[in-house]
Amino acid sequence: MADVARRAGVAAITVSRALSRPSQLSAPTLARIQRAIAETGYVRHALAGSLASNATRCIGAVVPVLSNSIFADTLQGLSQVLEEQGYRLLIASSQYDPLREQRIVEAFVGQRVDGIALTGTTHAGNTRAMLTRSRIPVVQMWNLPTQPFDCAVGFSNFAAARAMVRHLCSRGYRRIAYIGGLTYKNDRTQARERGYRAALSEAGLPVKEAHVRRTPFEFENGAAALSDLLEADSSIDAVFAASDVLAVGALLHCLRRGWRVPDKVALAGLDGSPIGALITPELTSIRFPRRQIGVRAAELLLDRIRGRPAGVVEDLGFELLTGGSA
Amino acid sequence: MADVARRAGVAAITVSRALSRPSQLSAPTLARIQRAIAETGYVRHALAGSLASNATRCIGAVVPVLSNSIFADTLQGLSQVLEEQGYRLLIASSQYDPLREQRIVEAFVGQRVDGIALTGTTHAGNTRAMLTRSRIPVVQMWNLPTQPFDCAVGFSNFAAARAMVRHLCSRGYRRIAYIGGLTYKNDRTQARERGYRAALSEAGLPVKEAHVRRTPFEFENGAAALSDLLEADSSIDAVFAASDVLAVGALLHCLRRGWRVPDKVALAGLDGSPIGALITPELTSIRFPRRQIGVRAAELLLDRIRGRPAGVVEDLGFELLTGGSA
DNA sequence: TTGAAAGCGCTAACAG
DNA sequence: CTGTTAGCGCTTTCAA
Repeated sequence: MADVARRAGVAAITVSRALSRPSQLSAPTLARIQRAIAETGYVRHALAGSLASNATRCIGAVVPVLSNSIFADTLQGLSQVLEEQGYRLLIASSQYDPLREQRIVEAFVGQRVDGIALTGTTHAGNTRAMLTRSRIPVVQMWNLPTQPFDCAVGFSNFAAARAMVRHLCSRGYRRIAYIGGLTYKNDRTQARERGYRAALSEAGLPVKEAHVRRTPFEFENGAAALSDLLEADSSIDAVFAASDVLAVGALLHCLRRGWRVPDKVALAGLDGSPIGALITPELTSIRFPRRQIGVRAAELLLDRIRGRPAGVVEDLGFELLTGGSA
Repeated sequence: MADVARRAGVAAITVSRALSRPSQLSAPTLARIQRAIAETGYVRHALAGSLASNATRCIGAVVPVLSNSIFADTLQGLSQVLEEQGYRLLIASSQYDPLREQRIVEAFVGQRVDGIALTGTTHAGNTRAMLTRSRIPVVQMWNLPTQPFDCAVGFSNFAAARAMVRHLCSRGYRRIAYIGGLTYKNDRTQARERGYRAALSEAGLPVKEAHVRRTPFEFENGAAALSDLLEADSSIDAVFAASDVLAVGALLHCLRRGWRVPDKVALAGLDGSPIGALITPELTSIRFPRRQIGVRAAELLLDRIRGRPAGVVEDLGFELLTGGSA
């Protein structure tokens, strides 16, 4: 920066201003500085700037995985709003491991990001304390916490799963099995499983543990779980998969076996993935505003950074997609 | 840090050492400092540390998009190796836009990351100059550059596409159409399209421009493009899609219409996506070591950071997956 | 094994 | 509109 300043015949602080508030400078000064920057290929040292100004203009986001594209839309929404406001998004994945998440959060705090977006509401023991102490604004996404760290935006995974199982009941299905994710520290899949159980109970149907399968979110696991379920109990007339990845895997398995869906077994998912709409029969599923969750999360964080109080919890709702699969 | 030092009755520099090289300290001193850290909830200011030490232990990675899971495995490989070596991965997406990529690279340079991983070999005009001047090690992934910035790891997208089209020819298909991505500044899809054209020419078959479709990588676009192609020319007997996303979309379209694959039309993709193996008929595709690209990219960067010279270009190859779709 | 002094490259605050 | 001064919080270097 000193080098650029010398070339342009100004003080370093003027170069700093040319970069951060160019409108404050006279046109000729600005032009001289910009030429000097171009000539030298100078790139501002963002770390030193952040240290001096005590603001990084970075937001950190943690998602469980990158391989499941359902989080990509949320990140895209986050990214776009933040970018428009001059913020950068740092993305990291926790692999569904709260301790990894905590280490990521610690790194974000160490980097002094201006805000943090987390997925879900279950976190390791020290994460909350660390975040509270850091006074960094936090938004929790994708599920509605009863005790938010700060603010939150998402939808009720419980209500969504319950609505889907109620829908299956209303269609006359009575022996409804369940394929979900591993519940270990995953509040979204936990809530969905609770929704399944609640809907069955409300309909006066028994919840059989043999009708419940838990497996990581991969297409092939959905196929295997369905195969398992039907082998164990061929009277099952419908399967609710708590994620479209599992539901699509199950549906493809049926097609491969030549089983007619929903005649052999009805299938329903939850996520509203694009591929569900292309399969024949179309997958009955639940759509929620994946991208909008990111957009609102960004806006809530920016509000907090600009001084609004904490405590907002936004429910963006969901919508049933009726396909031919159920 | 001064606060922690005071509590532990040591100088700040000793706290710094407790964090970076604990083995250098006596056990009691270290214990006192660690207690003080726990009591205060101190989190080291990484920015200030990086400014002083002139090393961030961060690596930046740019992928085109997060929504296509094919890049997730590469990022996973990168992340794992880097994490083991005490480095953090910063992820950003360019949306297939070289100018966005350049802004991201500039931000990475500004953050003084210790290394940068880029996807592909086509970049905006100033990107190369900026990277060269910054002297930051760079690895290009997923395609093999003729003039690498620094080092590279991937496979020949040209050879892979050519191998697939040759395979289709060897199966007796003669009117082979093509569905690929938008070639605008995407070297992978460009190379794949060139591979398609080369294989046809080598087989003595004409390349008809009406048999070439380009569209963004979304399932539904694969479906629409196939529909278009067959409507325009029902004599097409095979379609090579340069990406499994497009191929799966096309295949699902056929199934929806009740068209038998490969009787009505043979289909082949490229990427080796897991879902291709679950669809009936299984998708003929090409697999390459997506995760290993990330692993090697990380290793090459670490080598460079530790002083090895530039210039390595690694070809990790690919493998044909023969499915029932062709 | 521990500490004192200096400074990384930038920006806030104040001044002119 | 532009400049001077004084740090931001840490680590390097040198010393004890």
